[in-house]
Amino acid sequence: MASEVIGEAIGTRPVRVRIAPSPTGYFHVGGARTALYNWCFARRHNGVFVLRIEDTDAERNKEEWVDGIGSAMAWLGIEWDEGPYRQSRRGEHYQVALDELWSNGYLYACDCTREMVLERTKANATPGYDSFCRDRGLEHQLGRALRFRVPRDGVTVVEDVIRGEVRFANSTIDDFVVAKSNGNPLFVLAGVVDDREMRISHVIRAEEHLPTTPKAVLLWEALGTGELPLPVYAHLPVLVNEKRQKISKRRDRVAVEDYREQGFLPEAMVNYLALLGWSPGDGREFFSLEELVAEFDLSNVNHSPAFFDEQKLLHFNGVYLRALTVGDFIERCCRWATEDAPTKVVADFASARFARLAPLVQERAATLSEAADLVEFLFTPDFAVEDESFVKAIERDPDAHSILVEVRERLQSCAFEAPLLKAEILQLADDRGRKLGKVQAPIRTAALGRTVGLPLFESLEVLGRARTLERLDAAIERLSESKPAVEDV
RNA sequence: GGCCCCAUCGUCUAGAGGCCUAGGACACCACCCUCUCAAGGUGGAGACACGGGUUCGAAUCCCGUUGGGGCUGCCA
Repeated sequence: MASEVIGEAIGTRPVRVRIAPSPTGYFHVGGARTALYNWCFARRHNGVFVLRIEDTDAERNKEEWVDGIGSAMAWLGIEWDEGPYRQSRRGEHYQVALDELWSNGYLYACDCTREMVLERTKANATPGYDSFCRDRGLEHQLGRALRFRVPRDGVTVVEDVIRGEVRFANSTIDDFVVAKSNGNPLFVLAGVVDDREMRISHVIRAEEHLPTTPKAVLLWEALGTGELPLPVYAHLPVLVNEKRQKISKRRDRVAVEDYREQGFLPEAMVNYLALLGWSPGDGREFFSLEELVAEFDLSNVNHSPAFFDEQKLLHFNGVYLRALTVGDFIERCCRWATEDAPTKVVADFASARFARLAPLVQERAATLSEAADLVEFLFTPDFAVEDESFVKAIERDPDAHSILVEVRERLQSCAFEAPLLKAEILQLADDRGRKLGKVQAPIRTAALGRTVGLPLFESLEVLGRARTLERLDAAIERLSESKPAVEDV
């Protein structure tokens, strides 16, 4: 049944979809997913994807947020075909609609303040506007809001391809405001006017909009003479946090920009987002944008809220990172460092030294910023061994001192190439009847600063003899300072 | 409170009445590989919220309960 509705609409008019974000904060992942689904749907059906900025509330909007939406979408690779339209610049369109509705008797003026309404309805069982001004016959003038005269009886039906037929008794819908007392339209009105003028065929948006949809339907019908069919609605499940509440810009860290700065790949983000609320039906999980377009279908969209799982995103990002050629990986690192990273990155990704280690880094980093962390030992001007690592791998190891002293000795003369360094240290380990892994812990910590990281010998090779010896010396000295009593006997 | 939506492993999901002793992925645990860490390999633990129907047969359909969520603004 659901697919018939889609088919019908597609058959009778061109597919035109839109996203209508309001610039009240960073573009968040929920908005990105909505944009992605709309974009896929438009592409799939040779339709048009419209971007419309819902900035009717001047007090809450900021220009930088508008730019943020555009750059986030560009980064993700989902570009709009039309727009961006700005509602703040379309005032006359709303005015025309308002006049028409007024003269046809669909509206009435209201001079109640919020406080007055609250006062009156306090005792009532049902909060919401009490239609106080509905029959007062107030003139339409500045300082008075305009409310829609919702029919007392009957049912307003929302046809939703994902949810089916959702019915709202008109008696449960209060006389909502369509224009503020300062004359500005409210989003329901503006949205309906725009959807009509822009010939939107499908409204694909988050489920939180479902309760206001009957108001839009009522307005649509009041404005139309029947020639313009309602768009097909599709309300997507909301994205929730670990407490299963709708993710919010205030509570949760969800800005697309954040993920970009952290070194996530847009293709990984897009892929992960696609799977939050949609699945192809078989087991496949990896999709390029092109494959998504070919496969995405509203009938496969889920009904229940989805948790944005950063762990899984991290996994996806690692997979995409490892799938890159080493050359591409290096290039992405460079681009991230210059364009996306929030602060100056200490790693010189363009250097030959990084190129030498890049394959090893690529295998281990789940994000580009992790890649930077992995080679920090090589590029940081102020190298220091992590305290915790120092205690664990050096202070607590009774053999650490002699290992460091001996390795210092050996590395003074041997050629500084990974295989030879390995042979040298393997020899050292054998002499002591220790496993290689066991002796490398203090060495790694002294030279690279941490107990875990990139493979040791390649790292030392790139670090170079001078700096390696310097760091070994520093560790030996630090050890004697911290535990002066424990000398080798 | 009212209206509306939702309900399969911890998480994302497959499942459109028999193919389900419920499949996959992330995370988790064990082992293997191994110079640490990753990656990779093998194995493991882990779910149909509950109660009634309908049916020869229900995770799948219906009703109710419970639970969660959204909306309830002269925000979007």
